[in-house]
Amino acid sequence: MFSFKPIKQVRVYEEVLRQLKYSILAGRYRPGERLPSERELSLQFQVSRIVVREAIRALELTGFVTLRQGPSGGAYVTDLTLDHLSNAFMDLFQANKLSAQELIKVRLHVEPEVARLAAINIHDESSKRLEEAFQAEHDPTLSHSEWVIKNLEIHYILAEISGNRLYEAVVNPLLDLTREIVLVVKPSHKVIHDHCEHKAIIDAVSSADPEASAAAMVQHVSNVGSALVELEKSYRRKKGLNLNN
Amino acid sequence: MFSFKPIKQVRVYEEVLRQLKYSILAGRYRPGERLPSERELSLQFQVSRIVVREAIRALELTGFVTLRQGPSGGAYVTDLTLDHLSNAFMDLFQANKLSAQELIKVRLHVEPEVARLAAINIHDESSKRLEEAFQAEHDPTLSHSEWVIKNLEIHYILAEISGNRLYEAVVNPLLDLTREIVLVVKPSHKVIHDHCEHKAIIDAVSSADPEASAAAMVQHVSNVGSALVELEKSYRRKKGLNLNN
DNA sequence: TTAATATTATATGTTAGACCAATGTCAGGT
DNA sequence: ACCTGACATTGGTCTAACATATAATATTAA
Repeated sequence: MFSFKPIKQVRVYEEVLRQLKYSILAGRYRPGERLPSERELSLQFQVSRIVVREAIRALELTGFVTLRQGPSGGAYVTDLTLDHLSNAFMDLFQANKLSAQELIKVRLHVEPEVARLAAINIHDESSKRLEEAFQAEHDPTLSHSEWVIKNLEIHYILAEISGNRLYEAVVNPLLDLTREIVLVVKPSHKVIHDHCEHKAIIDAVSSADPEASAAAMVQHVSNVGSALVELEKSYRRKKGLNLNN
Repeated sequence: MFSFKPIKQVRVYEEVLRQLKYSILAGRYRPGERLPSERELSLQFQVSRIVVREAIRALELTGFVTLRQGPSGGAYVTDLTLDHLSNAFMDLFQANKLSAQELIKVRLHVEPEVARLAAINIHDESSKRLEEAFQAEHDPTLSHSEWVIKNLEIHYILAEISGNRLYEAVVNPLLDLTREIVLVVKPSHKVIHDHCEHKAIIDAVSSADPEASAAAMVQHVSNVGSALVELEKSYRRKKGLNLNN
């Protein structure tokens, strides 16, 4: 069975990108260090600065480096995370390719498992972090947006405690998306949830009870969920976007 | 409580990017259509072509457009998906920030739910697609890499049938990552799994039995998983990467 | 001497204009 | 009717300069 392979037109910047990315992954440049300057690299690669810039820009967009200007500026290697990934989910949501309904269905299945894992891995320090985050929710001087962010904090922490970095990478964008939806619509506080539910989750996790943790999370997310689905309608109306067809 | 907001230095290309992205999301340019040429845009925005290029490059990297050369070339708007998202997960894996162990744990929790949903949503056409994909696995003329791809096909289809696009967006990268790991190490066929397990899943889903579907998937993924974890060791050895510190 | 201030050097950010490479179109020759 | 090749248009790359941000250094004034 013969078949011709498609001839892949490789752009120069892609080859530069490949080599730079490999250098970083191979540990030649470690987090905190910086790549050579654009001019330096264009000399080494024997290509124009434009091409180097496009490659570095791509590294920035994929979260490999952050850029700073000035002397001792340049492309600093970051500790790779999946933070920038949330934007992609948000794009999908804005394009109406993702509904709050779907978001909640996934959270409702994944987050109880995360809570379960957190209850298994819990130790004093994590427990303290949860407690502090919970206290911070009650600060009366918080603006609405600060309040929303503080209220999600516990979920982020639980994902971290779960000990599975992939769960963390998956859950964080879901939480980010939730936050964005809530922030745009600005409902009054009580619409979302009351603090008892968070308290129930924290207590269950801190007492290392996986099943109770999962159950408390199910309870919480389903309550939040029905509110969120309502919020989505306002959101869609506000944006006036409907690109589903 | 007053606090100063950090001053955000906005690069020109970011503003161009913002406007272009908004135009696409607002439906001014629809999938299949193309943006004005770089030269045209640089006139409209009153910025240099380089800046426009960087913005368009960013759109390409985030999956909003694909680029073609020549007359009637340009930046064509695509139907937004999260395909390009897999690269991000692969980067994390290569940076040793993600283990096969963690991958399998997540798949083991998520995919049974996907199978359950698929069993609920199943209809004749989907059932036929699954059956065809299953038959295609047995083509004896397949190369190893083709075989691997065909063997994952069923999982992709199930995610699609689940009817939750977010599950699809989350599961696809996990499957892509699985494929990459398998392809790099090139184990002999039987190491991965035998076809009976796929058959069991398809039968359960096609007979619209959610619980049986989930159970069959648990069985399957846990078997695949133990093999995959072994493969990872070879992978790490081969790449000689260990950037965990 | 010391602390504020100005200068300088070096990095990215942006511009302009040119040429290269790919490719659809179309006129002209067979 | 069908090649063939010139042409136009698009992204891809190059060069060389200037703009802007900023850390480090030098200068100046108290």
